[in-house]
Amino acid sequence: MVNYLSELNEIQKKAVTTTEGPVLVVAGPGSGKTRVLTYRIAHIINQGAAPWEVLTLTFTNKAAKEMKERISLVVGDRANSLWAGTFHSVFSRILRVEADKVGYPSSFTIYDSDDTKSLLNSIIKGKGLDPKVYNVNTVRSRISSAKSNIISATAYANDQDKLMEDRMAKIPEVADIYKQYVARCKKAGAMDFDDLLYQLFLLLDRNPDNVREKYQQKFKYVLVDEFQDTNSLQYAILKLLVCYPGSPNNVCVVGDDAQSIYAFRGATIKNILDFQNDFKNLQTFKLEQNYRSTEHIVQAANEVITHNQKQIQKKIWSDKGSGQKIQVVQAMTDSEEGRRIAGMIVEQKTRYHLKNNEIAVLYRTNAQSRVFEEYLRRQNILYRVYGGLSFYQRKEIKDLIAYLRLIVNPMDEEAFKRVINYPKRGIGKTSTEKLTALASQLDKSLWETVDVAPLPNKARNSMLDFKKMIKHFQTKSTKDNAYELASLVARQSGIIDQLKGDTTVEGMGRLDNINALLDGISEFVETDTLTPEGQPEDKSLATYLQSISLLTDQDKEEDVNNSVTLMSVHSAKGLEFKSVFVVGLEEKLFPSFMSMDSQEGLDEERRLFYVAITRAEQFLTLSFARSRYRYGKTQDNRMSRFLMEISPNHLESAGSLHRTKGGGNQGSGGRVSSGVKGNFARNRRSSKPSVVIDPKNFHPSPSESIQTGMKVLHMRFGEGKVLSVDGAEASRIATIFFKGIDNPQKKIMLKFAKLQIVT
DNA sequence: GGGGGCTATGGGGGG
DNA sequence: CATAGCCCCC
Repeated sequence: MVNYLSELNEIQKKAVTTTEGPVLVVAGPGSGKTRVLTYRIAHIINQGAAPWEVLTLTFTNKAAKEMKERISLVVGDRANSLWAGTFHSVFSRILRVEADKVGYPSSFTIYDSDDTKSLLNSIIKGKGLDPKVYNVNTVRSRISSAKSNIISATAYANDQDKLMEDRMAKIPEVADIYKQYVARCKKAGAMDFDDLLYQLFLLLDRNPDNVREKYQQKFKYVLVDEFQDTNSLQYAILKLLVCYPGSPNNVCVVGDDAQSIYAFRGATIKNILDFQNDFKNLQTFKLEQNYRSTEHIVQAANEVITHNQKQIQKKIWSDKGSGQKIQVVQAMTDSEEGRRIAGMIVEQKTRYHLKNNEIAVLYRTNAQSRVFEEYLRRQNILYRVYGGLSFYQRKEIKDLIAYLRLIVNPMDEEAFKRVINYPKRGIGKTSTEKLTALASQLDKSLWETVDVAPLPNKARNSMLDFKKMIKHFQTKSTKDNAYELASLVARQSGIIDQLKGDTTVEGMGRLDNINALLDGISEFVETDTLTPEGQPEDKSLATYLQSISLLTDQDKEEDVNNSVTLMSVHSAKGLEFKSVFVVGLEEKLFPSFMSMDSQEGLDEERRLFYVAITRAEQFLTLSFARSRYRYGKTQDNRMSRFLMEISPNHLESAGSLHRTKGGGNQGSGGRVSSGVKGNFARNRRSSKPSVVIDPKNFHPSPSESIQTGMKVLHMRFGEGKVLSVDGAEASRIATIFFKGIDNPQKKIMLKFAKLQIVT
C-alpha cells in the first residue's frame, strides 16, 4: 500500500487526517488540492468507512474518474464503489430512483440549453410577445438564476424585486413565462440542467417518505471540490444532506475564492463565507505552497490578484526557483499572433524538448481557436480543440438522439418537434404550429394531441404513421438492447438513407458520426459497470441518454495523439501544462466587453486571468494583437490592463516589439505602464535574432545528415557551428554555436529544426 | 409543404 | 462572420 501520508506537507497532512467534523480547505492553484482530496478519501476508507458512504462532488466527470483511479492506488478496487461525480450527474442518478416523489417519470428527459431555448421561444410566441423584446437568452438566464437561488415560479411572481427588475427591463411577462415553462417541462417529463439540482432540492426539502433521512444516512462523508464555483442552490442541497440533529457534520469543502469564475451561472463566493458561519467548530486549512509553477509565474499571479479587493487573504509561494520570465508577445494582427505563437511552439519544442501535450494555448472565447488551428496545421503540429460544438451537439447526432428520447419518453416535446418532420414526411410548419396550439389549449402533450387534432388528411396520416413507428420502436425496446434498437432506429427512421444521399464530404462525415454514436452505444451496452452499492448498472436506453446529456467536453478520452491543447480559460480550470500561451490579451476581449461595465465583472475577469496564468509550470507566454478581425470587421485594440498589473521584472518580450499605445486604464500609474514599455524597448535589442535569412534562399538539409563540426544555417539564428550531437535517431539533439546573437549556444532538437548545411 | 436565397441580428464562459 | 428567420416561388 502507498504510504500516502509521507507524500504530504504538514498542512496537507492535517487536511487529510481531520476526517471528522466540518473542514474548509482553501487551496491556492497548484497546491496539491487533488492530492489532498484523494488521500483524504482514501484515509476515510482506511479508517473503516464503506466507500459507498462517501460522496464526492466534483466539477467534471473526468475529475471524478481520475480521482477514483488515484484512490484505487491506495485502497484498491474499493474505490469503484465511491459515489463521485458532478453535482448534475450524481443528482440525476438519485432523481431517477426517486423521480415519482417529485412527480416525474424515472425515465425523465434532460433538456439541454437548445431544448430550453426552443421551448421558451414557443411559449413567448404562444403569448403573442415580440421575441426581440423577450430575448430568449435573457429570459432563460432570468429563469435559470431564479432556480439557482431557489425562487420557484410562484415565488417569482410574488417577488417584488424580481418583478421590478423585469418591469425596468421592459419584460414584465417573465414571471408568467417562467410559470408556463415549468408546467411545460413537467408535462414533457423533462428537467433542464437547473432542475437536476432544483428538483433534488425539492425532494430533500419536502421530504416525502422520509427520503431525506435515507440520503443523510447513506452519505456519512461528503466532499465538495471547486466549492467556489457552487451556487446557492447547490449549497442548500449540501446543507440538507449534511445538517440534521445529531449529524457528525463530516463535510469537507475545497476551494479557492481567487479562482471563482462561474458567477455568470450563479456561483457565489458567499458560499465560502456562509460555510464559515453555518458550521461551528469548523477547521480551516490553507494550502499556499505552489508545487506547480516557478517563481516568476507565481509572483505575477499574486500581483494580479491583489488588484481585487475582496478576497480571503492568501499568498501562494513556490520553491521551484525563479525559472523563466514570462514572455510577452505583441502582434499587429490576430493572424500574426497565431503565426508567432505557432512559431514559438515549434521553437519551445526544439529548445526544451517539450511534447505537444505539455503545451496549451488558452483563450477567452472559443472563436479565437481558428487562427491557431490554421498555423499549427501549417507547422505540422498535432492539436486538439476543446469546447465549442461537442460531438453530442451536432445536428445529425441530436436528430438520432431525439428519436431515442421520444422512445423513452414520448411526452418529450422538444424531441417530438425536432423529428416529427425529419427526415421529411410531409408535415410542414403550419401543421406543427396547429398541433402545438391545440396541445397547449387542451393542456396535453403533442404526442397525445396527434390523435385528436383536426388537420389535413395528408399531415394527419403522416403524423399517425410517425406515431406508429415510434410505438413500434417502443415495443422493440422491451427485448432489444439499446444498441440494437438505436441501429434499427437509424435505419428505419430514414436518417441513414437521408445521409447516404448526401455525397459531400460533410455529408459523409455526418454518416460517420452516426456510426460513431452507434459504436458508443454499443460500448455502453457491453461494458459491465456496477453501482456504488455493487448492483449491476442498468443498461437501458434511458440510462444511456441521461449519461450523455451530462457529458462535458472535458470528459473526452484521454489524449492519445500527443496534441497541443487549445481551449478556453474556463475549460482549463484544474489543468496544468509545462508551457502555457494565454492569447488575445486585449481590452474588450480579455477582459470581455460584456463584463467591463461593473467592478464585479472586472474582478471575475481578473480571477479568470489568474486561473489562466497559474496553469503554467515553467513557460508562460502572454500575447495580444493590435488589431483583430471580429464579427466581420477589423477592430483596433489596446492591450489588456491585466498585462500591466504584472511588474516588469517578471516579463520579457519575445520577438520584435513596437511601442505600445498603452493599456486601457489611464489611472494605472506611470510605474507599471512605463515599466512595460521600457521592458519592450530593452528586449528589442536582446532577443530579436539579428540574422534573418530570406526564405527563398533557404533549403533545409535532412536532419539525419547533420553531424558534429558542420557549419549550418538557421532561418532565424543565422550561421552556426555544430559543437556536438547527442541522442539517437528521432531524439538527436545538436548543440550549435550561433555567432552574432545573444546566448549563442543553442541546443536544438534535430527532428524539428530546419538547418541548411553550409560546409 | 418544401427549398433557396436574402436580410437582419447577435456577438461569452458551460452543466 | 455565422446563423436564424423571412419571403418568394415552385
